[in-house]
Amino acid sequence: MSSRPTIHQVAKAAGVSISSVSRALNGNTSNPEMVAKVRAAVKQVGYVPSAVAQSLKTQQTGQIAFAMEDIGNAAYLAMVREIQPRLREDGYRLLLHATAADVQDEIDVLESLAQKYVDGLILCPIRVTDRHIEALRSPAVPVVVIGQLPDHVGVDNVRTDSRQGARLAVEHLYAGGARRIAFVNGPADTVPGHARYAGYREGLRACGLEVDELLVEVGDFQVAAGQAATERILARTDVDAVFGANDLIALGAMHALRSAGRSIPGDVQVAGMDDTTLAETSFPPLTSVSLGSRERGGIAAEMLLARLHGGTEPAQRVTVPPSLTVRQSTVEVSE
Amino acid sequence: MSSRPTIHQVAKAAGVSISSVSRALNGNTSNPEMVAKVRAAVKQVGYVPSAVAQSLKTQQTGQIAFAMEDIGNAAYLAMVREIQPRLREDGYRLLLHATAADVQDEIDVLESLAQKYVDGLILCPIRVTDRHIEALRSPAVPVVVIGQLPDHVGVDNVRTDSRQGARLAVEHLYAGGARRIAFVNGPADTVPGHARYAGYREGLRACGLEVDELLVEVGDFQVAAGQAATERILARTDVDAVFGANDLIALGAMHALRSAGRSIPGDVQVAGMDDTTLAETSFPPLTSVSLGSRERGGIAAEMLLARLHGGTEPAQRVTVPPSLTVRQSTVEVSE
DNA sequence: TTGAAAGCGCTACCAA
DNA sequence: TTGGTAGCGCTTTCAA
Repeated sequence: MSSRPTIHQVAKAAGVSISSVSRALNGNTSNPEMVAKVRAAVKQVGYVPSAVAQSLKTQQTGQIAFAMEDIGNAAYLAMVREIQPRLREDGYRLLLHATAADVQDEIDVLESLAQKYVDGLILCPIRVTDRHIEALRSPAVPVVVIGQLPDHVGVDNVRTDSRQGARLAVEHLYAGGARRIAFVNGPADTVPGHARYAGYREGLRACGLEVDELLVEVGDFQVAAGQAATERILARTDVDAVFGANDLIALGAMHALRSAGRSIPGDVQVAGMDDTTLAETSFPPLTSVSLGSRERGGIAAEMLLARLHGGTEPAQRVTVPPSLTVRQSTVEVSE
Repeated sequence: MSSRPTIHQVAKAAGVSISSVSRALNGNTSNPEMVAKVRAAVKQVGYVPSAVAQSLKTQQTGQIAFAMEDIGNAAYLAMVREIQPRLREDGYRLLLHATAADVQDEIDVLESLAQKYVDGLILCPIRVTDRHIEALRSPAVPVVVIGQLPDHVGVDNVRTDSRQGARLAVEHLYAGGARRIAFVNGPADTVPGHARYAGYREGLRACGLEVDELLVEVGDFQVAAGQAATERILARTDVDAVFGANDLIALGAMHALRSAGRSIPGDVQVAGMDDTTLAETSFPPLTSVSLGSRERGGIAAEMLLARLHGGTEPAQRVTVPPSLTVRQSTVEVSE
């Protein structure tokens, strides 16, 4: 692992100064002979510029960080797949931080920004605490937050409205003929759990239905919990639709219903949320509320890039509306 | 975005030299008063060391790159989820490269290593060409390759044996009573497609069965293709088991079988490959051959870390054997 | 133990 | 147009 050639060896090989080498390589010269000479020398000695030295001088790293809870989560995965190519187009490398839903980790990421190892950050906080807000007050580099942020925080922010999304799902199930619409939620003390439950109730109300607590169960956001919760509901009351707070839960509900001999959507309609690939590949394919993860990722990337390109307008706030992807697990009623 | 304080402001605030600040911060001093003074000054001016400047001086970036085709692929996802926390333990940040299965991109990644923006690389090549081998001859930083590598290439390498894995699946289906075992493959001209088909035939032979081309179909590695291919097979011949070349294909096969009114595993057993979360969450849960993606990721991380910690032994080569995860989509026979 | 100073490899200013 | 040179912010050697 011998040390790589530096700009000095190139200069010596070309018989010119290091300034000329730098200029030739960065296109800041108009002498084609010089360029040719330098290029030849570069090839000869096998020179590749040091990214670190360039960064120290230019104060730019060409790197952007994306911090989220867990890349295994389908929503974040969708974002990364959108963000990475977009950043790459502009010559940025992507750095991944998995915070494992640890608030301290998120704060650490925010504070480590002062080390200047990246030019910007896209952050998906699991929760927004006072410490987040404090750390976001004057970040060392531009930051874009994906998720809900209090209005007074002056940081670019792209969000969605899962409450509204849950309402969409309920209204769709109602339109398909359902009257006893069960809801299987994740933990109620999480931001998404809270919002989705609120949307569920709001949807019922909008359809003129009462909230019946017999129809509501809570687990975590996984398949097994969705299945178990649905079984509990089936054991105590009648149901003609199940709305799962995410696709995993809805998938579990389908398993429970199938085991109980109910046909989908004939006997019971099922809808989920997040519109992951799981929804496409399940049997039957699952109707799901899309929260626009891909789109939010793309928008966040654009916002950050705009800042890095010198954008100086006040903090932006974009909301991606939820939308319903209807598949065979529910009944579609044409108008 | 005012410029951050440097070590000089700390030195001035503490009334000492920058060398003393550096020493105090890096634990290279034995004067507790000095440490206290410096710490106070650091806090006072809000100093955070520049990662870039440190890198230039120490010739280490604290970053490691992971390059694969597409993070959306469940196998690579599993690897990242294993690699990232492990690297983090040792203080390394993870950089993600998605090459979109473009050979030129992979070569670019390899060559860009000379820019020294990372301390090491874990590479999952989609195919190994002469250009790869050339680029791997003397990489600027340590590299670990996940995948098949010719023996003469002196690079740390962790691999699996999907041929052997396919054979495992076939033998398991046979043991469960299957005699007409269909195989739905992905493209035969890919490395995995080729190996899995070879393993399928080998498994049949080991069980004393003939290869019947009526039982073999090809599509791509997706659910829809698996479903369509299975329908084609069902239309022309009898089947009592379907082995899908990956979990997506197997899932598609289950859809086709269910639509045709066949019970799983009563009428037809189904097995897949890769043992992704899809296999756990399908209905019924899918028996699948694990190619040890998580484990391979973990081993690759350990290998790289060993190099970075100064390991200088000759190139290692580790093979993770495939294993079968039996779930409800097949019949288990106890001995 | 402390401080001065020499770089790490590059870019960009300033003179020539 | 070219070359010398001053840093970018840090670590580490060398004297004091």
